[in-house]
Amino acid sequence: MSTRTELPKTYDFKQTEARWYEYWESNGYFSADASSTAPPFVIVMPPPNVTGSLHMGHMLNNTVHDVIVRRKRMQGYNTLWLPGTDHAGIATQNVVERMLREEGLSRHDLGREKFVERVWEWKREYGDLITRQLRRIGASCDWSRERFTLDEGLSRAVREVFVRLYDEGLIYRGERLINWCPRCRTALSDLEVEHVGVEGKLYHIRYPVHGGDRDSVEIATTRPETMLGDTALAIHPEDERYSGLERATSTLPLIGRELAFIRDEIVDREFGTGVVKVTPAHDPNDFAMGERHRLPRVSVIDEDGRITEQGGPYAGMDRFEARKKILDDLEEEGQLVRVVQHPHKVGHCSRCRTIVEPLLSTQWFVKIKPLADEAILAVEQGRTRFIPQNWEKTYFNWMRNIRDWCISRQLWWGHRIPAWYCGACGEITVSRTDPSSCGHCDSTDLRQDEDVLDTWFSSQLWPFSTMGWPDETEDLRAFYPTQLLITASDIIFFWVARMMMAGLKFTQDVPFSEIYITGLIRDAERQKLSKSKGNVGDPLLVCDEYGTDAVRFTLARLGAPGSDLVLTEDQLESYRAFATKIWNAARFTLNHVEESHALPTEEQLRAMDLSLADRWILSRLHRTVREVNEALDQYFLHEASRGIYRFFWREFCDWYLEMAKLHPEKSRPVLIYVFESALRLLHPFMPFITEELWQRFPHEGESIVTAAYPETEGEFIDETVEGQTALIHEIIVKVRNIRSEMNVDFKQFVPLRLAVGDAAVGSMLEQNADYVCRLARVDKFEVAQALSGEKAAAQAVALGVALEVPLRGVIDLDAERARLSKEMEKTRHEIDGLERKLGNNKFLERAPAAVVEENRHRLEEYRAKEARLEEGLGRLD
RNA sequence: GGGCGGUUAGCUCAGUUGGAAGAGCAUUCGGUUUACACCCGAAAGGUCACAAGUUCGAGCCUUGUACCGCCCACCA
Repeated sequence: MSTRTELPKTYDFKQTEARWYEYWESNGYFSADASSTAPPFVIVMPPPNVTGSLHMGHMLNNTVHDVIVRRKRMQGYNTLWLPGTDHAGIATQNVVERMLREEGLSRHDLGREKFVERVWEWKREYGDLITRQLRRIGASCDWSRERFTLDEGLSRAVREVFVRLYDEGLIYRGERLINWCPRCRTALSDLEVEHVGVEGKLYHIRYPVHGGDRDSVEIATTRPETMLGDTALAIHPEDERYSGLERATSTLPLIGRELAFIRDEIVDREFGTGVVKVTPAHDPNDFAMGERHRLPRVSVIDEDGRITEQGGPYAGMDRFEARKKILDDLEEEGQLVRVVQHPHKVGHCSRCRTIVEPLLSTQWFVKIKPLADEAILAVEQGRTRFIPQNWEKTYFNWMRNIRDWCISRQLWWGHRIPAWYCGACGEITVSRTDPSSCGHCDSTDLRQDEDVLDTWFSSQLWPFSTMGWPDETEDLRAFYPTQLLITASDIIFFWVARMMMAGLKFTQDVPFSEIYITGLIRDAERQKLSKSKGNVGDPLLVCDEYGTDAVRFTLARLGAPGSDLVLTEDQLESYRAFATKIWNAARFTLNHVEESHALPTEEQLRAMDLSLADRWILSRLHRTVREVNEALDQYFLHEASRGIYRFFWREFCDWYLEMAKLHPEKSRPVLIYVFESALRLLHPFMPFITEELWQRFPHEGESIVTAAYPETEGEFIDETVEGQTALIHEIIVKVRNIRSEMNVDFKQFVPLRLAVGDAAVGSMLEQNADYVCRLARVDKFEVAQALSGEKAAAQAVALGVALEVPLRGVIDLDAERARLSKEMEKTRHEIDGLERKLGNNKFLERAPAAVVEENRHRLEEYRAKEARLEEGLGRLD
């Protein structure tokens, strides 16, 4: 009979974590089988940017994924977690351009083709950093199905979608006022503009008036440089202050352009002077007014953020330089009336933080309303459900006020727009494959659109493009639609909403039935993590310090749905300690297990003559299994992990192992069974240590990854056993309490006499006296009928048991008296409250009988306690 | 300007059908007791932001107030 290999004294998580992932992956445990008959459980990973390295937000998100996915896999679902990365147009292009700049080159020096090849090289070299990091944290994805948004298949899906939407008139090309980043030199969607509060100034400028009741009007603007493009002045239709300007005109200072006065509802009479300069080519409001009043649009700022030829003397200047100069010139001409502080919000490029310029530009757009309507309906009908539910309000609010989506980007890295312009007839040909001739006039003089698509245009197709759509592949049939999407709230609009629209449009189905929105990680100062704040940190360094399992457990423990979470070292330390605790408990347990010992079945356990402690821990285990499963069914990872922690440490280690030490050999089957079950229960949260230990326990199967997740019908749950054990624990705690309060030396054994009213309880206690003797260091255990008169501290214990521990050692009588008096005060306060409650007829009439009964019972207990305290106090005199 | 969330023990946070206020860390006291000092045992610590309301009963439901955070929005 060989003994099992002894565990090292301390848990070396680095060694353990390095070992198992490759074993799992190479054995194909994470691969889904499209031909399986088991019910599918499918999640697609939100594809991280190829430029990215793992940050704590990813780690949270992927931990939540992995806990849910691993459990489903263990429950026997045909589980697919599909991973991949996003080409991240602007971000990636920026990275490679920065590298080129260090070589003294720009992308234009290389030319489009060579530049794109350079980006691919970069991607091949560095792009899989994040996928390696995901393996490090244990993410159990199916790498055989890994995808990249620029893969051949996904690119085909992008073209298919573009062509279909174009053919239906849902994609169009037109000149609109768009958000332009002068640094990235590309158009941006509304979502890619971040409005940041700035301490700006409001400049009041005098414009001369001709043919009215006054010589001039005063306008207020935060952007004086745009005045170069003014084509009108606007006043609210009912603003009587300016009724004398009906036929008047104005002259634009510095430039001399004649401006008409227009009347428009959009003008706020309360703001500034009530007169607004109108610059249709550089302001969204003014653009709208320009449309209504057929005003000319004069573009005075170009794609580099410089003043155009239209800007007269300021042509060629940078927009902010021009602002200064214009203010100087106005000042000189005496037209700058005053300047006031004006905090307001300014749009910045979310990629590079440059101030965005609204420009008139010809771009491609998606006519989004018809798609949004379907997506709204689907959530209203509950076909897709948000968790927590209140996120649907955010979704609805955005969807219901949605505006057309500018999808063209002036970049080189991305899906090139499949549109060709004919040199002969000027018409546009949009095509799935590169056309050889114009679709309108057969000319071969074709030039493809230079622009690429917004990155999100391809990621919106992710749930089905990754599975081979538009082909009807085996994977698509087996795994689409998916069950669950897990992501943070910051990409609900960018990604989630658009996947809903695309899924409904192209697959006639919602892409996922549930959307779980995780909280955001914040630092100790409660700030959101962001690169610009420099507080992101590398989670892998944290994993190196505390162990991946501990970090995962911490994230699961803190991440209640809907609440943001703050990671602290304290938390990480405590869950690292949890891993160590498990390791040590295993060391103890395995000391009693030999190679030949088998994992007992539940039938075998039921047939055994088990001790109270054994039956108790089986009951607690099964109760925990039930709680954990109920919690995980609702994605309450915080409750599930708390339950496991409580069970393993507070119940299994603190109580059961100590009780089992009385007869470890006899308890062995239960020890093995409970430990092995607990490992499986914990595995989704702490995959590495659980595999390491599970392999050393008697077990069935190759890996804990594919072992069954614990389930229970509750057959081992035993209220009586739990009640009896609770009483024994309570007695032990009370004796320890008395020993501690009275400074009884730890090594010293004490006699204990219990006064028990109920004979059955008395005999139960006598049968289980060993537990009390061992754990409370009692040498003489006696169950008596009444309290003796000798001088002793009497303590109240629930269930009508009183106990006496004769005093030994030195007692501080005053301290003891103070303690008992305080206890007495609290007790009397409780009694008062309960008496008042039970004296209230309305309470007796309207509260459920069980509640009334419970309160009566409690009152009796408190009265008994009061009597004992009184007696105890009396003895101290 | 709208919307959402938060305010519970010194700190970070749980608390789902309204029915005796919880955890981890920190604190105090005592301990090496045949797995563990990343440990064991015992204890202390709360007008659940404030106000009003509904209810026999409110941390939980309603309304309002204050402060904090996030998101959206065309007040120049």
